[in-house]
Amino acid sequence: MLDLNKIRNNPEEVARGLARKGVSAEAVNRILASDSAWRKATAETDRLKALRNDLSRKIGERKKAGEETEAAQAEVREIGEKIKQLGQEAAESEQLLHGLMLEIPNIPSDSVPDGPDESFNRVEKTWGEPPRLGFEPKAHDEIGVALGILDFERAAKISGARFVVYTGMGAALERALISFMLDLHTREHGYTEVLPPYLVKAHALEGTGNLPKFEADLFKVDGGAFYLIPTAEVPVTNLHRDELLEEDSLPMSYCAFTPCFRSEAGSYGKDTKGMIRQHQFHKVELVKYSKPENSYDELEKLVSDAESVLEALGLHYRRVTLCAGDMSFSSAKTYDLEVWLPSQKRFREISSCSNFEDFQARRANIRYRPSGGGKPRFVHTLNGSGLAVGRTVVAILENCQQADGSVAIPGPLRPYMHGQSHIAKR
RNA sequence: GGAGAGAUGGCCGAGCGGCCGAAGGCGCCGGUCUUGAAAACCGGUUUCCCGCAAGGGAACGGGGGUUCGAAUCCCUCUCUCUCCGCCA
Repeated sequence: MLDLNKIRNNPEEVARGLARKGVSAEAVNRILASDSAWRKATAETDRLKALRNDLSRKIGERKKAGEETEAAQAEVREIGEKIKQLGQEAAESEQLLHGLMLEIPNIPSDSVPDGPDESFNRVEKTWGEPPRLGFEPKAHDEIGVALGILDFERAAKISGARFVVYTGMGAALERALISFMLDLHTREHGYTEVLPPYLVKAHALEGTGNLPKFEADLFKVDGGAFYLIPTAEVPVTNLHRDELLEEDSLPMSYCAFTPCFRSEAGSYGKDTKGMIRQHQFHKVELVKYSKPENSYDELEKLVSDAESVLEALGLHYRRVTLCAGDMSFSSAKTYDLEVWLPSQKRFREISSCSNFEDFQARRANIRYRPSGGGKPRFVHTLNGSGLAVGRTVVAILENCQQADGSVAIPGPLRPYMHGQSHIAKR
């Protein structure tokens, strides 16, 4: 949620920022209109309430003195009716205003390049090189099926499209990656591991910005009482919802492994083959709560924490800054990490690291008290994948494939796989 | 699934129709004292809205009702806890 005062005081500036995300200035005008309607109705009800308070107090005094109060009571009753009417108007415009505010995306940071789509994203760095395989690389699904570690047909039999069954060393590789990533982030990068619920209430999703606008992307459970999380960002960012934190406790850094569930509505025909786009996948997520003045430094640290996973695994990747039009609803700045896939001969997203500034903190009401005392301020929230586990398996299968059809296991993972160096057909 | 209890300020907790934005404690901030700190003592310490200000209004989980007047009474929703049953 944006700061309403900022919209009131600098509507043109806000409109300019929103335009970069492709939102028309009309949205700002609608907010200003419902805001002034609300303020007008509120001011008038306040005036009437002051009057009622005053009269009621006098009635009480006169009753105590044994005086007649019928006429005065009738008068106040009438004022009460007016308050009820006007109060309803005020509540309606406030609800309208709130609804509009929830549908306005965050404003891109100044450091974000302009542009409507991914072709305007800016490549910041490239690490490593494509593997020199010396043969025509196979796609991960072909490799996995041939090795007997991925089974798409049986997954479809059970659950339909966009699911996979991992078997044997495939399942072990996924599990090894999860442990490796969690250990790296908790031991080397200072994150605290949390294991949150995978089912959340609507208000948690509203806090992160997934609701009300993107309900179609989610799986609803129990008639809508719960939603399956699309990412650990949701439960972990809401961990401190409605809390007033101490400044000394910031920054707070959490990492969480969870399954993620996405309906992928509207992605028909995209990445239908293989494991790139699934209804269910695993992710190790990094989440930070930061003081506003440090949040961009924290973003740099967070993205390099994510990069260190790719580097440890020896996977060729690049970092891009998403342009304004390609960023998500809630984000002020996003770096994507893209890993090289030899079979596609291109980079594919494997991590997305964002600073939401105070956008989510306003929605989830997460504040901190400055240590010298003073007014509470909203924290800044950040998160990033560290990494998407399924796509990491994809990258390893493709980048580490051998001429004989086996796959070399990256060194750091071997301790997590009983010292085994290869996955071969057995 | 059944039965009951509860939701008050940063935290704990009192209040149970007008004198309550709310006792008391803790925490925090400032001061006195001290070489410094602690302790003790004194003072301060919710948020939002309208207003240049003075000032006014709102908020005791959400919504509705009763009443001249609701933190306090009634209804309802949400959430939490306890006990019983079932269960990993």
